[in-house]
Amino acid sequence: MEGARFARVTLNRPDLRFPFAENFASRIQGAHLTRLSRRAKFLRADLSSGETLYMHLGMSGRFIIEGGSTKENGGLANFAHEHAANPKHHHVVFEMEHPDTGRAVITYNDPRRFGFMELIGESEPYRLDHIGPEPLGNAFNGPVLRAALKGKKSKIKAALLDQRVVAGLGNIYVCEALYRTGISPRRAAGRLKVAETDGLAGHIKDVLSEAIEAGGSSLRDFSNTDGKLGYFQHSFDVYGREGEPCKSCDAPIKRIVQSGRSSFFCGGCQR
DNA sequence: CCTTCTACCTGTCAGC
DNA sequence: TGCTGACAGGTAGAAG
Repeated sequence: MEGARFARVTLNRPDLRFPFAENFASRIQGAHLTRLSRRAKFLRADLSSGETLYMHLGMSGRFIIEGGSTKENGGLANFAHEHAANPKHHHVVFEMEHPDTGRAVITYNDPRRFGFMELIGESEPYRLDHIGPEPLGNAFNGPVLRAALKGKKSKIKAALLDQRVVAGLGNIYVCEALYRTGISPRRAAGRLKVAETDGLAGHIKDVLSEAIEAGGSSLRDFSNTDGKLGYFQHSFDVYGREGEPCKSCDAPIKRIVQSGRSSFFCGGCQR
């Protein structure tokens, strides 16, 4: 999409998780996408109009890409989708025009509509302004995590889901990282030892890296842009494994509810 | 400010 | 077989 022009933007409904901004389509139409990047779980598209388009996939959002073929990408125009998207959930259509790769149609499909798109002006504040460091970057490590958790009375499970502590961690990967570090999700966040915050930071990086390498985690109807399913879900040690024996100590994996979310953990290994 | 709780939505699946 | 209800997730905003 970088370098391409939004030839046409079509909205098939007035809202996703939130209502679309006023004149959403016409404000994007005609602009060029100058840079596409990511922060936390948000996709960020800088537009030549000066505005920034933020896109979040929520739970079940996906982009379907048609066209945009080049010799370099082997003419990847249309994929054999492993998991076809139901057209009734095609909510936004971007018709793109690129000087090198030609026309492409990017369709946003989202059955549960937990995703959203927002248009933000150049110097307008945005909700990402105060979130924590990217977990895979150099700005995130044991000491940084320790400082962010200092004095926190909330449980470590809730703290790691708090995007101000570290960006982009969700329920699954928090469960897995805590298991690998041997820390109970019920521990007070501010009371972890230095070795524990160091270990936790490292395991967070490991879990995320491995999950990305595996193409992500697919639960039920989830898939990525080329319709392929990720397969990291087969590597979960604790998530979704209530009652199964811990692979390390054989104790049954437990499930409790914290902040309205399931926490899976081993009562034997995680203290 | 900090922390906790609930709403939002629909496909899937367990249980009747 | 067909139906009902619980459940899953990320984020915002209300409530405490």
